[in-house]
Amino acid sequence: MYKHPDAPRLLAYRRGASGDCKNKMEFKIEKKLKGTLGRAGILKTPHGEIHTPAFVAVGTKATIKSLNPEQVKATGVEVVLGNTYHLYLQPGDEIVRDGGGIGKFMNWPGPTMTDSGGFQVFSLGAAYGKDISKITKITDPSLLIPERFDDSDAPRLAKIGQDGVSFKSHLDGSIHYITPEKSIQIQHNLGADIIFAFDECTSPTEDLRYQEEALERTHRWAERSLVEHQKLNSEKKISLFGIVQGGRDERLRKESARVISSLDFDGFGIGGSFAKEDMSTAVRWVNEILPEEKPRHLLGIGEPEDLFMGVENGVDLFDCVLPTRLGRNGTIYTKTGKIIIMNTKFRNDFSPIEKDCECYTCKNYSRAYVAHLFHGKEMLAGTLASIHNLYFIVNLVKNIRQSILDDNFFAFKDDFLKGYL
RNA sequence: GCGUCGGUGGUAGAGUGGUCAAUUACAACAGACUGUAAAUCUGUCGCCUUAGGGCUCCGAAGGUUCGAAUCCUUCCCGACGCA
Repeated sequence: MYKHPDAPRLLAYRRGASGDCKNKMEFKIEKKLKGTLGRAGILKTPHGEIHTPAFVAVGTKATIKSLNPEQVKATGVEVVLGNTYHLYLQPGDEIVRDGGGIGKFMNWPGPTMTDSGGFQVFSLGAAYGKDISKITKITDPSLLIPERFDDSDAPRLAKIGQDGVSFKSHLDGSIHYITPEKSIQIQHNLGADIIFAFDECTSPTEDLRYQEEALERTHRWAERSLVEHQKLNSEKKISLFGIVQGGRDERLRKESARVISSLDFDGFGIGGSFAKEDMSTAVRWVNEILPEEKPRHLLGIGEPEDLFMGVENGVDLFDCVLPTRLGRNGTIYTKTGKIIIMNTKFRNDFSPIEKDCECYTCKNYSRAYVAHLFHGKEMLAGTLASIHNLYFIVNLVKNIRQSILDDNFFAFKDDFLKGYL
């Protein structure tokens, strides 16, 4: 059984034990989805309400790529997520702070979040240069053998050190050491409404022993993140979410959920790189343990089928780069599945991307036109596709939310997924 | 009419006796993408194929050579120069 090395001290941070820990953020559950962990609610932040379940638009560098805030707003997005690592490197968190914080700086008046840089420990570290990402298709059984293949010499831009991570900037090669404290300091400078603890997102190819070691580290970092946050958060405007890890192992996942929920976080992130088939079980294990009254964010997930799965298993917030990345790369969501708009058949297809879609792109342009923009490498191509994709996903989550309120979730889910695949 | 240079796969453009079905780029075609090293990346790209190979090919036709996109001859076409 995993025993947290600092277990006695953690009591001090238990909810209630630390005195009047009044946060500006408030979470209210409006309705539960019977027989499941799912719920619909409202998350109040200093910059407005988020109706959950909600999809968070990813704006890593304080911009939703190719869209201005008015366009983002028009897709129905309520909250935007920036990134600690990227904004620290460029333009620098102090610039963002001096610019009035991430929201003001980027002219986004609504709620904001920042990720801690924990994902970059993974994407620039163990996953660097490999065919591993947030969702990994494990087809090669050798990747599943319970031995950590020693690739410590493999090139990577992030290396885990004693009490933090050294990053080699992908921009100029300079070395930066990020500790949990540093991540929180940066995030306080960035000034989002909701920030995340610094964690280590592990690769599913790591063996159990390593997962255990990494999990201990993530838990230590969680506590240090929380301590630093409480030190800096005198105005109590900023909410901190702790992150549950634990890979694909049930015991570790549950342990992590217990340890992280014992700390006085305002909400929780569920992190990790998954094999797709492991995701729903991992989410359920965790959300059965996390306190019901606090919001849960499934980090980096966002395909339609994943959203249904997440909601059903108690997730309140999702973020994902897919709508904008796929959009920029020419893949567009429709109710009958994704289409690659550059395919020959769309060159003379003058119908909208989706007939009954209310997004700006569908109301004004044809598939042929969008295809033309992509073939011509026009900037507007990525913009129009991103608008539609964001609208599609945000709207899907809104409809899922409404279906909970209407006691119609399962019918809606079956209906949608039947047409989608 | 004479002279010079040149004609290579959808396009541009390498290659100047064998390792060339022919570098490369673009176009085309298909695919991938899940807390953004991403307006990125991968594969295919003469024809046929039981994927081992087989066939045709570098303006055209002949020729030299064991072997030609590469050398020679003639012709056709283009650009420029001189008439």
